[in-house]
Amino acid sequence: MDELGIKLTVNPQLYNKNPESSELGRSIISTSIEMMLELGFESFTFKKLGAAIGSNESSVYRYFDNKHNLLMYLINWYWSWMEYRLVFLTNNISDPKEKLATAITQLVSLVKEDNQFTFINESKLQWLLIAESGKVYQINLVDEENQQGFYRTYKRVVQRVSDMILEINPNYAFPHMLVSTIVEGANHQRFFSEHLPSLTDYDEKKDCVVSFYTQLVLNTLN
Amino acid sequence: MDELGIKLTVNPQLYNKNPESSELGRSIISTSIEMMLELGFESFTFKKLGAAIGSNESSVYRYFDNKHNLLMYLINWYWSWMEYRLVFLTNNISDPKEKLATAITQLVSLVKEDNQFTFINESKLQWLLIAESGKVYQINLVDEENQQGFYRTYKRVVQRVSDMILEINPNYAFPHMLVSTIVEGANHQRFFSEHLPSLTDYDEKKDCVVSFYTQLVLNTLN
DNA sequence: ATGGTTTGATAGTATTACTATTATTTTTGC
DNA sequence: GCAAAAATAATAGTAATACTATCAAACCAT
Repeated sequence: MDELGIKLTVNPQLYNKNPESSELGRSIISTSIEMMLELGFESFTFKKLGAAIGSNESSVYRYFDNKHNLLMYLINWYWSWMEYRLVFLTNNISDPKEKLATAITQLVSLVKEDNQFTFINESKLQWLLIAESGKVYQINLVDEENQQGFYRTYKRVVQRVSDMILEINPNYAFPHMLVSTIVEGANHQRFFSEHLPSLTDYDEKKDCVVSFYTQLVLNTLN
Repeated sequence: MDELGIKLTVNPQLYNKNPESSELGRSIISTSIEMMLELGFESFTFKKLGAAIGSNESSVYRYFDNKHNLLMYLINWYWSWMEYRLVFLTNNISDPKEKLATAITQLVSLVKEDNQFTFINESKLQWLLIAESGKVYQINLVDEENQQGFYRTYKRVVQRVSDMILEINPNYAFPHMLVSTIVEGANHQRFFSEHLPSLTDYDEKKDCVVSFYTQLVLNTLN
């Protein structure tokens, strides 16, 4: 979104020093995405990251208190980015059904293109979300982190799509359930397809995730 | 299920010594469920568990190689138990739609009663599943553990319900996606309802999870 | 009682997730 | 171009964790 001069903001409580403000910070971000993907969150450490970017453990700590906050930063960035896209792409659609369908497509599609304009590779970041997003809320500190607003962007995205559902059917009682079900569901399907294929029917050659979840929502609302 | 003299079996590769075979083993199981729930998986350690059961870290290690395998054992036990219930409760239902509805109800309902006949509290175990199940597959060893058959019971449950869907609509292309979506979805809703309520519409007073997911499936199949 | 098995207690190791301190480099203001 | 300030690098150290290994004690079965 840099091409529009728009900066995505992430909750500043998540970092000590804004990683976007320096070359080192940006390499922390982009390299950590790759390393977390490659090693998995558990085996990823600040020491390894420091070595990988030709820097130092202690320097990474100056940006983030711990690797959990770094992951949380990345996931928050993703949802900010997604929110921006959602708003931008549905803004001028007047037909409520078309608007909703567009939003769902955005939510559950694979991000294909690399955005040339940011130092973050959104496609890789989406795969990180698919593989590790559970770790941002399946923790015993959820309630504290929720109070600090760490889930606000995700909630806002769910709220926006729920509002689109209510535009179509104002009496529908479970819009948030429906939206969170398809968002989490789509990520699970992509994970299963790679690692536990018998839990899905999804075949990479023919990406049925979008049509499956779009149909699920439309059938449910009718 | 002990009242029928049936023993649920869990993949023996998950333990070194069968915890069902001794008093110590059984207290490892029942106390670990409570402690993992209370502390969260990350803060739970074998040292704490040993102390809590009046035993010792090293004794726990004689049953399980590590806490991950212990969690995996518990989750496997849950799915074995669920599979048994599914088969038992749908066995004599001839109407395919009623059979499917019964299965879905079992899958997504809250386990209320404590089964007096086992040393495992199924209701607490379900809450453990709700809070921590992501940690059994969102790991970098998924593929190896999958090869070892650690996800087999879960997959079998999904397969059974998928088969019921195909009985109703043999041409339906995405039964596994549908089933895994509602199973994971239901767990998420219960988690969100406790910790991130704006991601759901579910209110504990009136448990709409069962009807929501039943409707979702039935609407999708028609 | 004896031998075998299970459990308990203790000690030790490598790794992780930090904190603290100091040295070095880079940036910036003038 | 230079001094002050800021950022980064290097090193050391701590507490906790996730184990492994060893040996002693208890218990059980014939």
